[in-house]
Amino acid sequence: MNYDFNKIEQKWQKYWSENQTFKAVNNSDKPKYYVLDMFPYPSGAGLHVGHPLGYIASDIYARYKRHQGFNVLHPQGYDSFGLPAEQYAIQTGQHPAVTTENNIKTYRRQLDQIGFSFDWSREVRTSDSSYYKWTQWIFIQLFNSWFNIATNKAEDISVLETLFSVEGNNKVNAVCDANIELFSAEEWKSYTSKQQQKILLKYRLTYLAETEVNWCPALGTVLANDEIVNGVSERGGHPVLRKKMTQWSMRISAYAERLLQGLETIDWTDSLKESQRNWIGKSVGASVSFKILAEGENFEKGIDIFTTRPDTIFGVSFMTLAPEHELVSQITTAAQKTEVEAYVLATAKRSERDRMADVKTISGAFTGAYVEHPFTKEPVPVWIGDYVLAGYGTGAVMSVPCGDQRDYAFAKHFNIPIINIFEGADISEEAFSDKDKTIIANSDFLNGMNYKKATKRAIFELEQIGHGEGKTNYRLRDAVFSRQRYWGEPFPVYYVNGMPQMIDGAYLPIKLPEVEKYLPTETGEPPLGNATVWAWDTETNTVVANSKINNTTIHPLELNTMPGWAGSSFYFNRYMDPDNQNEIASKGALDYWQDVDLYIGGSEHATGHLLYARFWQKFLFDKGVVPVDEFAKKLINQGMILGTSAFAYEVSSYYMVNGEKHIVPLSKPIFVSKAVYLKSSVSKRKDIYDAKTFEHTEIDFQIIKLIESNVKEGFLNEPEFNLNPIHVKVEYVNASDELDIDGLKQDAEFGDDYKEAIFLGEKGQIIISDNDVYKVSREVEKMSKSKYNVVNPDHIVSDYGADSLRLYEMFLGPLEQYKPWNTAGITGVHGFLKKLWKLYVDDNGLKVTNAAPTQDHLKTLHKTIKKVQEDIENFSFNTSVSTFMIACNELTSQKCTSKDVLEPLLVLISPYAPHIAEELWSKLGHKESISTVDFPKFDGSHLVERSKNYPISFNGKMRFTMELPMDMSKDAIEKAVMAHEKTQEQLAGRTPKKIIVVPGKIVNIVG
RNA sequence: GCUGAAGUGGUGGAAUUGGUAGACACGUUGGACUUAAAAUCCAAUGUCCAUUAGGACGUACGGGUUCAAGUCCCGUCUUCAGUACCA
Repeated sequence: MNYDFNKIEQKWQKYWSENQTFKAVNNSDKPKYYVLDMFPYPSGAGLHVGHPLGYIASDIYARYKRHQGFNVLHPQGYDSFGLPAEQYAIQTGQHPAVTTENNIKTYRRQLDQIGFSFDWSREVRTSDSSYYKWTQWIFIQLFNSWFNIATNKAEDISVLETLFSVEGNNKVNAVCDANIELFSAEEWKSYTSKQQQKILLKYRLTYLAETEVNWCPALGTVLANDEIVNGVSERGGHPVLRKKMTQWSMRISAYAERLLQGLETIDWTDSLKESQRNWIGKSVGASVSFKILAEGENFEKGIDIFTTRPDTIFGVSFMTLAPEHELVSQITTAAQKTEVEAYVLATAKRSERDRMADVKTISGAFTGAYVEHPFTKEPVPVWIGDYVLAGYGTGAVMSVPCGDQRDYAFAKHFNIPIINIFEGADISEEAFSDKDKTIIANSDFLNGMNYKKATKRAIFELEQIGHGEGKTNYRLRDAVFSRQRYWGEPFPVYYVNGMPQMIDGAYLPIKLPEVEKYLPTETGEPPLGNATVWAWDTETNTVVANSKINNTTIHPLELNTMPGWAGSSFYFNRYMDPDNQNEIASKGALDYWQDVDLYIGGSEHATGHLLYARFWQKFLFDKGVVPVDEFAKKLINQGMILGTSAFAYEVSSYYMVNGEKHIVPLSKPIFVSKAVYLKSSVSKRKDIYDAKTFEHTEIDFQIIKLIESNVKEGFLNEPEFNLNPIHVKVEYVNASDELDIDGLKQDAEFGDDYKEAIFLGEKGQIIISDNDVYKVSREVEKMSKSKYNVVNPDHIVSDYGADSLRLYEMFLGPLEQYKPWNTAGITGVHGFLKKLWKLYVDDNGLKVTNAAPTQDHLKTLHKTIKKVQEDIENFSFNTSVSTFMIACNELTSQKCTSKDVLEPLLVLISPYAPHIAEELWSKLGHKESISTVDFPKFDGSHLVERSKNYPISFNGKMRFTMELPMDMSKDAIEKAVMAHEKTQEQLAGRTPKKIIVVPGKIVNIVG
């Protein structure tokens, strides 16, 4: 009986599905365990071998926990709203829902054949209206909430309204828009409804605001900061501009401190936590107000700045504003007007990208205005400079050139005096910014103090004179929540007199309307502007035709849709009770499952999904919807699986005339093998122009000859050549890097021109039939279609089976690490499975017996139990695969047939290779699935050794080993070792200075 | 620049608290079986020297601590990832 993996795997996948083996129940006496994968966006390309890595790891863990007696929730779904389906719709007219459905089918088929233990009865799709009903519901809750700093949580907006009507907004301590006017209770009551709504909007956790956004004209949409990489869109690499638009925003900044503090309570990787800390960007310091000294004009307010170094306030020799700062035009003097305006214009013209790229150039302009130093009362000149960013802090800084390198460089460049306020610091070459070594001097009441003391004192003094206060600043900006896209969640929002109104939750979901075109409208409105049935009837509470809009009972609906991260910010809660019509999930389900115990996914979501999801979770916690304020206790980032690209070297021929290159067209393409390339002078030169400086090698002349006999048209000059590496499909390359030339030539994608191509093999011969081999060179790169290094798991599963794929993905290396895929290596784990099969089954059928296990058998088994259990708990899956191999090799050579050993071994292996485990388990006579059988208990008594093979070292170098009893005393060991003839040989008559004996470990003889 | 991770054979990678470096696998070489191939099995495989016995050198580089260092300490270099005029 052979190991027929295809048959076995299909059989068990069918069994699991029919018997709902992995269906989780919402109430159980067992303890709960929630294992979650980041759900995939179902792209048209399907899965490649890199995608399942994390799913395999989480599946092993979920299966392990079932063996441990846990009630395991291990769901899967699809993040199915998104740009690619919409782009495809724009190009083909195909409805994104149709494309998405097809892609999901492919994903499901591919996932199913790998044998995951997902509970598919709980599948969610973010693009289903039954799901996005709850995305819309959460949006409404955010709209109806404000953040009370006093209680440090979100509260209902009605609380705020009551406060306003009782005491105005003077005492309210809320996170809100800047520049809010103060009003009294009487004033509040006198406002019109519209005025009140406008004010409340400044407090709500989701709000409409005119914001400067990242507008991508090519995609016709706004992008979030984390959707922009190096100044261009992450998707497609299109340019991005700054543009002002009215957009929905999420007041995530309200949660900055809690998002930061929460990191302390969760077991996520340090690098990921560090990314989030950087993103939140907390800095502690002070805000200082400088009085404007203007001739004639009277400025009520001063210029506010934020600084982390209030201790250096006596070192201020100028102030710098961002060119975009609102006061620039007001304070600039007539004399400086031309210069300042020119500078402001020049900066505005430069894109964000230019400004970022060009950090070295110092530029700026003097406004002619002065502010007054709060303590010395000296005038301080006000400059503008593009090194100050409008978007951070207040867009203004107090410049302390002696303590900040940028201020220093600016001061040097414009000849502004530099005051030294540090004791013993040399500032002749650069600023002194070492906080810890700071002793303040030349600074009135701060003299002699260190950084900490001086900071505290400076803030105290500023507060005394009403010129500032201690302040904490965060880099985290509010998140823009509107997208000008079709394929996303519609807002449950309509507009009355331009003011947004929420649709009552009872009428959700508001379904995405049909449109003719998925592009923005001609007037520049988002795609939903194309919908003809997209108005809200407040009497029937239904969506009706736009033509009925009367602005009394029927109003226009919001045309934007929500961003990609909306649907993924709470899905982990929805899995707990996915079919609930009345709530995100029932209280019972939420109380039972609580949170995710283990979350596995890519690190690319560090500052996107993982931050927003934490934000929504905290908000839902504040509203009493969910029982915990962090959604995932532990998170692991799986590393990426890279492709091993293969290259063939194509000959490109040319000749030089007067330093100019002329291409020589060839009648047939010529490729040379890796060895030929290495023997050629081409591999040693840097560019084509130094060809002459290298002697032609023997192989070079051979290639030139070949070129000459394959030239399309005659030419006179001597041909020179280059060897260009060309990607070839990895499926035509075997484990020894040999290229299947016939296969490649017949490949449709390779092109007709290449059917006649000449291949020069390793020995430098033209390859005819099998007289020589052609080797490619290899390089590790990201998997991508264009590099022909993508490996489809379908092929692996059909050639080697799902169990081999699962084992091999784990065997490649540590889960978190980036590592290259090389299909050739899979024969190792596949061979192991065959060998394992043979341990149980031979030509006559099952060979397992009831024979009592020997001491050796038990030792192997228990050593394996111990190691595998430790490995799974440490997520070190690669080493447990090795452990299985060792166990299998040992038991094979021990000729073990004992059921008492082979049965528990199957349970150990079943999380990794569930199909073969189920098959052998049933062959052993079991009627039930192996998936919930108890994990074998480790018994250390089988591992107790009676003797130890001691390594005997001389001066730290191991020379020989000696078998000695474990219970031998130190002295006895020393005696035994000294008596050994090899010891005397090593010592050659010398007397050892010292003998180190570590019982059970090592003996080291010094001297 | 800052933050985080990492650097071990031809390759992927092992190596609990410092205690026999290179487990396991790929690849390579040789052999068995076969008409042949595949599959399977056996042996060798860090580098160098040596016929053997054996020896020298080896975990990015330079130092140090220790009886003993891939592991601990100091310094340097390189790679990858994130982030960046953040005041």
